[in-house]
Amino acid sequence: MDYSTKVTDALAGALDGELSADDISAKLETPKTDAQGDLAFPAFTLAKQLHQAPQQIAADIVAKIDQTGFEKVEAMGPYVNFFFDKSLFSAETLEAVLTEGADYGQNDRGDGGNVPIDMSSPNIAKPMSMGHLRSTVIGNSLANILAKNGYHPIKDNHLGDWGTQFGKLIVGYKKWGSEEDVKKDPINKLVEYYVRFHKEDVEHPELDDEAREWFRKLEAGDQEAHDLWAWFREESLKEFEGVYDKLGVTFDTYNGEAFYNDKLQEVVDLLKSDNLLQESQGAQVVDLEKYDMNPAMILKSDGATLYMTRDIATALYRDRTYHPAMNMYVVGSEQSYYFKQVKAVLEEMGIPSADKLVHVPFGLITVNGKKLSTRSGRIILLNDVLDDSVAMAKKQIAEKNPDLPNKEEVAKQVGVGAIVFGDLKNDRMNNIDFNLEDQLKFEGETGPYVQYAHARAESILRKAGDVEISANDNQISDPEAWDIIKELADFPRVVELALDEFEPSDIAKFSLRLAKAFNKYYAHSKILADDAERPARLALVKSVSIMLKESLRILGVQAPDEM
RNA sequence: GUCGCAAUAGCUCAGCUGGAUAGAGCAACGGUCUUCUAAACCGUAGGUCGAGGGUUCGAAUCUCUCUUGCGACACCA
Repeated sequence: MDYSTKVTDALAGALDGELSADDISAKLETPKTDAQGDLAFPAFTLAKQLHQAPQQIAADIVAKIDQTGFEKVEAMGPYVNFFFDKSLFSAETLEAVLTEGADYGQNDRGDGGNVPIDMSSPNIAKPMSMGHLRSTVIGNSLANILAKNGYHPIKDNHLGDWGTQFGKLIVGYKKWGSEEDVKKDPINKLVEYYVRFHKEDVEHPELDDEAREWFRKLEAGDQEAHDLWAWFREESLKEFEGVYDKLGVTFDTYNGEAFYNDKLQEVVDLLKSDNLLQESQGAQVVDLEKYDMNPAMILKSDGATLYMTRDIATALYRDRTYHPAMNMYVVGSEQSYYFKQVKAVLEEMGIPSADKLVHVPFGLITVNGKKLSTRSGRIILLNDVLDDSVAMAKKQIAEKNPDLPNKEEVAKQVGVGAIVFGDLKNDRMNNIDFNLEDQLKFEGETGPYVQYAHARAESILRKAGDVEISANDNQISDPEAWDIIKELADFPRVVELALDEFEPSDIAKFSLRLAKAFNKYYAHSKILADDAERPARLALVKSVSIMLKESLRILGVQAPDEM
């Protein structure tokens, strides 16, 4: 039986109708220290109602309450503190984890509903930077969180594979580039052209006209322009795949911006037939005054489409294809206002899933407090950071565990894990001022810390050999074990919390709490000691290992058995 | 200028729908490996929770004002 309902029932009985069960359970809180029990009821709220001092009320409740099933219930000042029956509670918890395994914490809230997730979305011909890391790993983890809550996530890489930058790129390539150069080092060369374009265009504004002309040709289906575009796209994708491989992230669809080229006219037509389009300074806009927002521009004064047009086409496509339970966008917080506009336009159009649009924003990555920008060359290449981190992991292995088999593989798991975990452990809205040293920390509250706890647990299980692990015998006397049990029991709640807040960091924090509790236990208890409690301790270690691995999996981080 | 997000220990951050002495991790200092991996554990030190008002039995948490920082504010994405 769930302990919070047990506590609520006991209180409801003792309070004799002074508070409803819902009111009681809403007021229950988790005390800060073990000395204050496992769940507590503050008597303050009843003081006015009963015209008594809260201390007195707490004492009266304790006198009346039915204590069966609890270790004890006692009044401490104005609080009623409940101490759970530890052996019963741990038996139930371990039983659940061991029988359900990695499925422990799984729920059915989403009822199988589709959730397309717009994520990662790098721009063709530009390298992936730390900014893309955020959208990629947050989106990936949210997909896992959604699945854990019974939804069906659809990870969509909304590639930036269309737009005026291709005009610039083609101009740059034709002026300063060559086929051999691009083949040798695709993205770097393409970026070079792009950066040079922006440098030279300051003194030669006619370059802009050329670029506009090339993009116009591309949109008109010009063969040469199209071939170059397709080639740049292909070369870029090859490099992106390398990064996704390292991160272990896969996608269900790669419907980039170009995918919607033939779906834009319908959007314009729909808006027109709904009488939503207005002319404003030569451009076509949707008035959003009733939403208290600026108008949303759909067509430029030269008739060209915009990002907005494309995003509406995307939402429409997702609406028809998936009938989404949510339509999620993992995009930086600087686009919050923009997505409010998109949502408002969709609502005006009466698109069924308009109110399902969820923008999941995240904070900005800066360097020395400044925004990253490909043009200015102020950029941190994701690939480089991952490689540095793996190299660092390799070094650590050489120092700490030189006999480790498959060092290369483990170094990848640990190095990449450190970066991914580092991105996910804090509130996604926090801005991050990038610092390579901070990223390459493997001690304290880091991915490797959690991985290490898992590896230690696995190591013990290996040494224990082929023993039957079950939760039958649960008499663990180690005080540190209790903290572990409580964390394990808390996991299903954390899974739901992470969904409600769209916060992978809830899972990361859980994994840290569990790893910390386990490391403490490990340091103070002789787990493999040959005594009567050994099977119970092994059941605990097995449960910890399962849950550390599972919480890391939700984050998109690997959990090596040895490191 | 308007709107949004933020401000907690030297640094990076936790603090759940307001509740019992404000917590971690780094960094500093001091302990712990003949015993399950020391990427670990234990301890010491470190804070008028940006400022001021309000609501409340009770505010880091809710509300208002101000200060500071970042971001957004139609022909980029």
